[in-house]
Amino acid sequence: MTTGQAGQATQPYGQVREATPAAERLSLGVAARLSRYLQVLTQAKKMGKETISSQELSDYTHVNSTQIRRDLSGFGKFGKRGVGYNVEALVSQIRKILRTAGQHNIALLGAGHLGKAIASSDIFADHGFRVVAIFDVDPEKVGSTVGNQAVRHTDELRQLVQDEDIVVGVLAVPTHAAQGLADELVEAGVKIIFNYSESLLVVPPEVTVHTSSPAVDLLYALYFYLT
Amino acid sequence: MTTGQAGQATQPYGQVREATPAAERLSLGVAARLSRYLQVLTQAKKMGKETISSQELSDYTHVNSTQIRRDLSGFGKFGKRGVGYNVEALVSQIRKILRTAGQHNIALLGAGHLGKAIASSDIFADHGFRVVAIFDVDPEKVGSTVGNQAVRHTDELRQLVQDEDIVVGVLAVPTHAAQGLADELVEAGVKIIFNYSESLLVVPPEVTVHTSSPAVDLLYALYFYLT
DNA sequence: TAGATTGTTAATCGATTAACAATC
DNA sequence: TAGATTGTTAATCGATTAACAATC
Repeated sequence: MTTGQAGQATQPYGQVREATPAAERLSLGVAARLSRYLQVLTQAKKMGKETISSQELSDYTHVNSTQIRRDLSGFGKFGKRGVGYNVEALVSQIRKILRTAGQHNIALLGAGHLGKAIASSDIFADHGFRVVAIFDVDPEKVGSTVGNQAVRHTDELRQLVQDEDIVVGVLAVPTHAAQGLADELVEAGVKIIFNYSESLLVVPPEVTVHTSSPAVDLLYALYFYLT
Repeated sequence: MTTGQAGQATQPYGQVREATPAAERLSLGVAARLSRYLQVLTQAKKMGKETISSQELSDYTHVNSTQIRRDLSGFGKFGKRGVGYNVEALVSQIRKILRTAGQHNIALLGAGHLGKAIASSDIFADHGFRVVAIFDVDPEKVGSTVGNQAVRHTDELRQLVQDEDIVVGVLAVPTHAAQGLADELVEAGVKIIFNYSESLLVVPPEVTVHTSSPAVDLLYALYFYLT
């Protein structure tokens, strides 16, 4: 038995374009790998693990263990030879490196099945993202409670983005509605859009879109199974 | 206005480990990029687009246009100089290259909000994946209808996997239940597990796990916004 | 013909990894 | 001390991209 957290290295697709490559900025690859270590470390911490070796991290991420040590040693000597890395300490180190140590507020658009699933999961909460507002256009849904939030009409979007300092908008809406709501998010001042629809969104260059594509990931996995 | 389908190149994390690197096998990077082109092309086709240039594909994928042409020209001369690529023809060419031209049956575990969202979306259907069975352990959910399928008890898993030739299992269940169900999927003979929980699954080496990690993707996107 | 876009080359740059001394 | 695992070097390999002739 090995861990099957399949996955060879390098950065995810459909993420982020490097706009101003500053000297101190992490390369796309390093930032992607660090994020991924964080995911495993967060879960390992939940499971009560105190220490983890680069080899264990490699088993879960399928990033070469040498590369993991190399990535980390660029920022300090976080490990203990013969022992490994302290899980909790490494989590906060990586959060610091990624400058995402704080809380970030997100707006959720769409109170359907997917929206409810996101609101009730702690998949975002675990990484410091808080859903501070849920929106829908359906009058039947507006006013109902999802998670422990009242669903609001999208008319209130702009106000909430300002008041709550929302930087991220999550689109959990049907494909045909996605572009219109993306436009509203952009107008409201949101800088990162997480797109769960299939729509190919068009946004201004200063806004980043990440499109979730489970089927594409599956196609990719399937290729390596079939060959 | 440019398309904000943010995203620099290379292969996704947490996907597939290269077990038997055969000569004819695509490299991880190429397979990942081809999958990604397919996503954009599929959507472009839906929108009625007949032709697409490498530059347009680049706008949506943020893969360099030279690299796109290079990736494609490795398999044939699919484009027309001065015109671009025929969308429909390119879709079938890439499907052929990825050997995922056929239909593939998947089993969905979990009939909660996420399960319902997946069952009712065509995000998988668009790429040739068909949800042929939905399972849950909750007696209240077993027997109810989701999408247009009856929800079955997981006791029937092994039988269905055999009868329906199911290769992929999608875990849309709470984190604490994920490992147990992953074990059942493995025993039933499923080869690819798509994990929507946060659990770090342990599976035999011949099974591939893809863990969905939207929060990690967000952290990564946020880094480039913050810096 | 003129403009656009492919297919391909050649050069560069960065990622990857084996190996091993340092040290817990 | 003995075993384990880090931190780091040095060499390799593959990805990336600018440039441009070919050609639709």
